[in-house]
Amino acid sequence: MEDRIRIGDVSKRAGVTPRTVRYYESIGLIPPGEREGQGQHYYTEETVVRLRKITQLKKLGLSLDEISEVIDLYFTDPSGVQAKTKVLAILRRYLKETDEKIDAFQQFRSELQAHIMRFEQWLKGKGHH
Amino acid sequence: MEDRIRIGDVSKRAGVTPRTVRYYESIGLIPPGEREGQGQHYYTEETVVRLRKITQLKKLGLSLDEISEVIDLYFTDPSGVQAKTKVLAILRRYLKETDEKIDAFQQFRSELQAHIMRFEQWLKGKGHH
DNA sequence: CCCAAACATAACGTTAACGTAATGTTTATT
DNA sequence: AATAAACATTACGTTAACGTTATGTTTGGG
Repeated sequence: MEDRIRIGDVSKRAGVTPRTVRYYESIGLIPPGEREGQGQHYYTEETVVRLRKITQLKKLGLSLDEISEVIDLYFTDPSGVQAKTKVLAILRRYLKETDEKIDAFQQFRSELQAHIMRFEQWLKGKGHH
Repeated sequence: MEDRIRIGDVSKRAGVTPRTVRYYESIGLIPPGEREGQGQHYYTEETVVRLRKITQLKKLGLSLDEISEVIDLYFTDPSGVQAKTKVLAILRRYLKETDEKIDAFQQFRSELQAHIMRFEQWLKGKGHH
């Protein structure tokens, strides 16, 4: 494990573009890649995992802002009672929102189902003469 | 029921801005409000319902493009076997995507739960001396 | 040491979904 | 008829999350 992954590989392995990596780094969503003076940036295995986690959360519809609120949970523990209590509040809020979203989606799902069945019924009627 | 609702009321009752109504009308997401020559636009009861439905679908993360693919289902039936079969395909695709999203959200939910419990546990340990 | 491939930086471009003036016209009320 | 409130139209502005040149620098293999 060389653990000195360059941006080309890190982005390829995470399924994003180099531009995305730089962008995330610029907004502090991923830790800055180390470098020697003026040279290139070197990332680690953890960066890859972190990037994958980010894309996964994005698929849930979380914005990068929202992601930056929780992403650290997956990699580091906030220290101190203070921080943990604060994070806990955020988590509970997300849990609530997530539950609501799941409900909404299930509602939507059953509407879809109803429409689909209606159409199938209609087409079946047309089918056999 | 006057059924000649002006943009101010229609937007207020649907919980959106007049700008949004005009925008949706401009992209054909809602039917154009009738008008006498050069006058104002008059909308109907159905416009209100339609707008509410749109905002509801938006909360599910559907884009306006995606919404325009399915919105008509709620108000008119596509006529002809041809059209119905096509719409049915779209619906099935959405059903699949919706199921995947629900799964992803439930996954996310359980991750949240796990984190929350871990934090609560930690804080409880700190609690009683 | 040389050179192509990969990288760095800066800056302008892009899409979605409206927001926000600015200005002129309708409509309803007095 | 006057006037204020609501409406219409045009056009420029905004945010998020990058894409896309353009140009110059680093790096690794021969």
